Amino acid sequence: MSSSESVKSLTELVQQPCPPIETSKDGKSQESSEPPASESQSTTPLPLSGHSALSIQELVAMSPELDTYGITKRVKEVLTDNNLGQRLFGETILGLTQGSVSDLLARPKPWHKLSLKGREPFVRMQLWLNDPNNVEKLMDMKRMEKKAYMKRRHSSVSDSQSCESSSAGIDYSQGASPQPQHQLKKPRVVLAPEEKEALKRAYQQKPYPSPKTIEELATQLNLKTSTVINWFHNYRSRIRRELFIEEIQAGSQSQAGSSDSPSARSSRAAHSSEGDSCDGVDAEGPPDGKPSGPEADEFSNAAAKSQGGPAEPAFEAGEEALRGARPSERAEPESLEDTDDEGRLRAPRQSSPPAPQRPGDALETLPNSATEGDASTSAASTSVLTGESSYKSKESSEKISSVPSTSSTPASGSQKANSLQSLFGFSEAASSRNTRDSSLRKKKAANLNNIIHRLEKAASREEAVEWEF
DNA sequence: TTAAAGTCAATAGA
DNA sequence: TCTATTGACTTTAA
Repeated sequence: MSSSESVKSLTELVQQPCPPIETSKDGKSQESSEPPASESQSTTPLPLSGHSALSIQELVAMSPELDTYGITKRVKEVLTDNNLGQRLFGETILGLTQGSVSDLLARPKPWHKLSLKGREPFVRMQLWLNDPNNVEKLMDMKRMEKKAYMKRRHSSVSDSQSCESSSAGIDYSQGASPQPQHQLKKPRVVLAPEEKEALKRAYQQKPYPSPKTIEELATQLNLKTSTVINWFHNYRSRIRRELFIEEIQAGSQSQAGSSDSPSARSSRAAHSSEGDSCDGVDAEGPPDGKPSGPEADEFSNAAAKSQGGPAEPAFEAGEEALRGARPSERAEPESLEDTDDEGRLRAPRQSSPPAPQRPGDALETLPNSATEGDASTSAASTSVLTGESSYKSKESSEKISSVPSTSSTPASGSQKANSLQSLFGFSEAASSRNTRDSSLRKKKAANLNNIIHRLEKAASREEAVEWEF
């Protein structure tokens, strides 16, 4: 029975994480393994890596659709409940760094949007969750780490006792920064808020700026072009992720209280707007999409609307975006009309605090006719932004169309998938079935609700539109 | 070749 | 000390 085999391998997998833990225990000297640990971590990330690396990939390939959102939710709960840190969990179980774990837990992508590689951590998490002992093990490990740390501290203290006075600083630096060996490291670029604003504005006008635009932005903001390019890449992908979350949350929440509470809204950053993450957002890029695709248009529309008036002077994307950025440095001296004394452009017309985020906001993008697709730099004809950026439109939903249900998969895999499903599913076959059924049902319900929700939204949007005009 | 996906790792903030 | 954010980089996929 292939299934039993897989059960085995799965079981092994589930247990894998511990051996290493135990091993290190045996090997004792966490200290010795620690310093390296941090280093080796990257090289020998996962406990599973060794021989089972392959099998995890196989598992991933064969695994049925997992509820990434649910998994991360559970993981978060478990970690919190047991006071386990992301770092330990990530490095030990997932083979990822803390930041990645945080990201993953906070913004899981839907299964069907994940590549094989991207699915791996989720499979690991699922496996980890499957065996409650794993939590214990991790806790053990945590204790040991602590112990080791204390030991180390003690020993280092006693060691350096003599030379303490003078070397204190040195010790510290050594201990704290693991081999700064090569100071070659580039300092991390930190974009100033104004720069980010400018970039966001540019993004809103053109999510896929032409090289020329990038160049311009870079010059004007006094950044490297690579930084600008990176920024766009990152921003696009992060926005996309925010959308996924909304999608998920909308789905799951609409199913519960659904309808009336628009609040289903992702509490999350997305809107929070904390600003940042996604201001202009929503530009889900059409996967296939050609640059400057719909999003751009949508943005413009939304933006135009938000301005209250369609027609606003058209600026060159870069330029418009730039107003306000780099006050001192490069800011176009010419048109500072909008800027305040400091040269800052501040969201002009509103003079009010930044982005008073209006949730219900009807800014939804009207799927409009395409604007001139002009692509080229100048494109940006749309007015826009001048700073405001809270079009949290949800058109996301529109693009999302895809949606899970499909995800499931190609034929051949399905059989295996089924058997695996139960494996991933948890202890009891029966329960797993139920779970699965119900989760399927849930999903469908969620989908429906989602659709309803969108329709409602669309409806309200129209109203808004009418009102606006 | 390019964009997306996935990560790392520095750093900010609680 | 831990988590969240984010610029940079690598890998993958189209």
